Amino acid sequence: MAGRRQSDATELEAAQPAGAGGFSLGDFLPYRLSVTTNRISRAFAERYSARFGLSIPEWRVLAVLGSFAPLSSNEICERTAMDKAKVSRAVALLTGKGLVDRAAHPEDQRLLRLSLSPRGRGTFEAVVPIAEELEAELTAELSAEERAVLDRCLERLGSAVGRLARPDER
Amino acid sequence: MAGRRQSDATELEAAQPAGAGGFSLGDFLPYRLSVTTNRISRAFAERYSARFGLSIPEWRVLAVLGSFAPLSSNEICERTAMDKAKVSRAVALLTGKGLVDRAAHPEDQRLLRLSLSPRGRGTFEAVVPIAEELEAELTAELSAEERAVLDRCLERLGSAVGRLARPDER
DNA sequence: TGACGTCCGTTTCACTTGAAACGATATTGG
DNA sequence: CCAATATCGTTTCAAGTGAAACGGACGTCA
Repeated sequence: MAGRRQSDATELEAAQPAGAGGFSLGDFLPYRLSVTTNRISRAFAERYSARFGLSIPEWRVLAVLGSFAPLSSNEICERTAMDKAKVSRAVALLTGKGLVDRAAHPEDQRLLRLSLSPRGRGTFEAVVPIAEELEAELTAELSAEERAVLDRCLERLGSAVGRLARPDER
Repeated sequence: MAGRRQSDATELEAAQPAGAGGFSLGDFLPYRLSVTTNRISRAFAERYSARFGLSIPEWRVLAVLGSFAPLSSNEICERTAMDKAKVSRAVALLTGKGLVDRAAHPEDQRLLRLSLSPRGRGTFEAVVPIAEELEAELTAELSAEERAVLDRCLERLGSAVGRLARPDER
């Protein structure tokens, strides 16, 4: 697919006149990232959502609690990059299913003290290998060096976009 | 922010017990892609949405029509990786704003023949430099080789996830 | 102490989303 | 030719989303 622009001007494809130069949505990095990422998220969700009854936000909360419990809702927001409303709803669902325990912080009644229940830990430990297998399949055709470059690129893209949002950052 | 895991085990951070091994959501590729991509999409939308009154789906339709008009709704679906309902709504908004012309296909009345109006082309050509500037800023700290590796990785990730969805692909 | 401002998590509200139902057109097969 | 099926784009519907309003808990400062 793809195909460089203006190379094969078939019947239906009217080549762009000018002005817009050679812009091609298919080569535009934000677009490529978005399409690939959404397809990956859907593919991963297919593997665990039906089997474990988890949405993507629920899995993310489960994942951070699996590694860093106990956490408050706010700490989950920071670690998952989800907004607080989303976290609140995911936590409510998970506690309703008995996968997450919630208690009040002993020293600050505003804070929740969230952690995995035994069943929640069991679910977490069941999903982790699925996640790792998916990642392995996705990156099977990437060399170790390519994978390292990819990680570095993502990190730099992340810091670059952070700078765009807050131009007066240090 | 960020901060490597387990390096600064401050008061609150209880290290994970075991079982789940060293799984860390922050290192999980689908998660990293998702967070970075969403931040980039939002940053880009900030630059054109207020100024031109375009949502992300509208911009995408405009972009493919800018390069490949005339297209049917279905062809826009394929080129933008959006589902047909989303495309339908974006097209309706764009025609309502006078940025897109719609006509019936002369040989198949089911198909639309969508193209940019003169105003639509003007908007497209005004947004393209913004898109290119954003991409340049994002990739400013990436070497040409890193950018090439990134593109290759995205392509391979895309084909890998396609294989996951349809394991009997060729 | 008490009034004010802040922080935390929940809830409300308007909007967006994708799946499915739908009407309209085109194609296929009897 | 007509019936059955498929395709295209729209609309409906239930679920999910972020922004903002909200109430409760905490900190501050007079």
